[in-house]
Amino acid sequence: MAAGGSESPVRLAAETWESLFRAQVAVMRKLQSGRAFRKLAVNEYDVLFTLSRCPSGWLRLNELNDNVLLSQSSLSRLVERLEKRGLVARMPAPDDGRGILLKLTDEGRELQKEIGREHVRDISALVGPALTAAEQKELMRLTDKLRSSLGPLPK
Amino acid sequence: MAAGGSESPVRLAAETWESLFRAQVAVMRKLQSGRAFRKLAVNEYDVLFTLSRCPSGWLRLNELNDNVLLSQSSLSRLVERLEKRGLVARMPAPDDGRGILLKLTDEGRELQKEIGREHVRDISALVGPALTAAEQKELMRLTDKLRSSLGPLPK
DNA sequence: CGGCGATAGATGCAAATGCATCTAAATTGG
DNA sequence: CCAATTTAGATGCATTTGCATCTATCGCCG
Repeated sequence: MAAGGSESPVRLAAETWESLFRAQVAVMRKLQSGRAFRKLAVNEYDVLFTLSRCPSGWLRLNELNDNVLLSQSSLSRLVERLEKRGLVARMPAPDDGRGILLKLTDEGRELQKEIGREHVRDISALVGPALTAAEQKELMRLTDKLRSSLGPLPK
Repeated sequence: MAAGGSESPVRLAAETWESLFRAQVAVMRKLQSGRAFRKLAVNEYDVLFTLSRCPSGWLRLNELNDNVLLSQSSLSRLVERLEKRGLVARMPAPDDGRGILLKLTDEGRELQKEIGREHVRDISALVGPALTAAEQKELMRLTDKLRSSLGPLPK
């Protein structure tokens, strides 16, 4: 019940989130304006990136949706656009008649790598000078921990 | 050139950002689906929130734009909507004929508080169990440091 | 098996967003 | 002091997004 200096847990959590959120906004601002994203929007690149990390090469649409801050319908149409541009290919899921599997085309993989290289350079130029290697590792640890503690995503 | 275990600074920065970004997406997903944002979109609330923190009560539109991940034109229209709903009031900047000053109306302040209370509860329920108080403080320190190291925002 | 709620995705439609551009006011440079 | 450039914000228009809904398939339970 001490007055000075002590902060309520609720307030601490809120301020922590606020800080995380603003940092994300500020970094994203810079990244978006970089030349890496002249050919593709960030969300579109993110889909290609996620697909490029997928071990099997194929990924379900709904799993993809967990990574992206987009509604299901928006992702559906985003993927439609990517397919129209020849960057991804779709295939009905063999074991589930409702599902759709996605993978990169060769062209999609090429573009992902091209943008990715530049993107990584931009990130490094922003984050590298801001935090020491130890701080970056700690930040990664904390954000990983936060994310993994959240449980399954809503809906 | 050692192979095992050592990671390049570039890669570390990229993975750190990736982790921060995904955590933000995951938390934001949960928050968006909460009942706090039935009356107002997150970006709209964010504007009310920022205005509520503003010491003078008045804030320039372009300053507001730095906080939000929105283009200038989108923010312009977002504010237009908020004004139409009676949540904010506009006034030409006295010292700069181009500028617009914004402040909350009483109704806007009321709504911000109402949503804010719920929002803070949601945040606390997500972040509180995930990280210790010390970890939250460290996360806040690191994200603050990151943001403040970025320099002025583009455009 | 057969019906029934749940889940995956697609689609119509209204709303929000971004890009390019425009206007007006401030700043700069001669 | 005036012309040229820059900056703040608004607006036309095409694209993107989300909500609600629809269809089809899956999984469950009688």
